[in-house]
Amino acid sequence: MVPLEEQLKRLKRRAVDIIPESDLIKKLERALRTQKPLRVKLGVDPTSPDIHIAIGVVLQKLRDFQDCGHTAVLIVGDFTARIGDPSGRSAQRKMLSKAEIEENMQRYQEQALKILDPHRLEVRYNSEWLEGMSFDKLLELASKYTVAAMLEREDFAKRFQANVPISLVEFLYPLAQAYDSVAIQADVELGGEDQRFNLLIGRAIQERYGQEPQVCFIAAPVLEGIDGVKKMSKSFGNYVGVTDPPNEMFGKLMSIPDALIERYVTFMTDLNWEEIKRLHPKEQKQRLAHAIVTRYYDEATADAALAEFERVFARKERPTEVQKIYLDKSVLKPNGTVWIVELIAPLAKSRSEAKRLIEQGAVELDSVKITRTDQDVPFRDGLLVKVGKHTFAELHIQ
RNA sequence: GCCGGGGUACCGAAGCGGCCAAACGGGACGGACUGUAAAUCCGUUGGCCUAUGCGCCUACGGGGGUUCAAAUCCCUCCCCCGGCACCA
Repeated sequence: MVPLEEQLKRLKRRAVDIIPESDLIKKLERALRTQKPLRVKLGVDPTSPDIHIAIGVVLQKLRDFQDCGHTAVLIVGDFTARIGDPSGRSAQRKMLSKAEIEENMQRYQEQALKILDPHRLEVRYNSEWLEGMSFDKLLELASKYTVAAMLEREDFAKRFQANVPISLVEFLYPLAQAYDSVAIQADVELGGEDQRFNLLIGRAIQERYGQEPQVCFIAAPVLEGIDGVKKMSKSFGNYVGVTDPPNEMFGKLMSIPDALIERYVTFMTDLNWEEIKRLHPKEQKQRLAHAIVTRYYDEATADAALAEFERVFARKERPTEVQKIYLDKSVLKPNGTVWIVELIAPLAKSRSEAKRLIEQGAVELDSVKITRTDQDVPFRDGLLVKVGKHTFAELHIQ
């Protein structure tokens, strides 16, 4: 195990809040003394198997704990995911079957292992202890917390005041999460800023079950998505996935609003903001994008992504690799032409959409802008189509 | 359970018998400008049809009805909100 000073330095780096820090130090000291690693819990949601780079920040912190010699305990909230949430607040949590959860977690783990160390890792499903919980046990759990305390959560308080429904399940949900901490005897629980309330409940509940309360470790703020407005989330479509292909990852990061650069640089990279901030914003983003691609792939890949970006968007050249689209041979006319709309339709949501895109000047065929829909164009194998700024495709007939 | 208000497109919200694929705002998308930034400006925003046509189909919570014609009127069911009642 790593010496205390070093552990602290590493763990506190970029941490948003540690509640309370003195407990963390105490626990770390004891771990060193007894050579018993701390159990560091992180709850994961099996409804979304895709990890984005904001969650990556939290996983990174979990990795720090592992590197200090502690045990990471991933709690898969499979039980809660199967129940669903009737009041369906922000993103309606849809109910999942056992098989779906299993599959999602398979994918999740693959991605998480891009960050975590498989050796100091324990994965547990909370159905293990929640599924068989009897009603009297549930009542016991419920008796350990009060409505008043629940209403301290801002979101609940607001909704309560505004008469927006709050399902009882929403009260039970944090209790279930808290009970997870009891079940696995967590020493530390990690989470983003949005989890602060839940982590604190875990701490309180453990104490009421006669356990030493966990340290609540806020590892990341709520990071905005690439739109710079809403929090990063798959359901808002404003995320960068840790498995996004390098070029896409790079491109997405280049399109973030300037106001976001500092936060991303600070929380997602080891770059020195004081240095970076002197550069031109475009340069700043390039550094950021390069650093993040390097983290999830490697430096050579990041170099290539940078070069490709310059090539396609700065110099407006054709990308080195383009998706291939195969058209049915029935669209090809005897004279070797294809109606333009047939050509674009596979790249649009609908044929009407394809037509609109053409009329709006979003379409280029072999770098020639097309704006009329009532025309047939000569087809050649490998014809290059560009739709909007981002989408390229090479067309073939099948 | 009773009384009242409400359920319209991705979201918010108009419309309250025909001119409604549905005003307006937001979002999203496309274009111009740029640094694939922001701001701004312009345009698009159900689907289908070789396709700009007073074309066809689907759509205003579900179902049924009145009418030449319904998002708009009537019946019924479901859901949400508020008030009252109930309170083991």
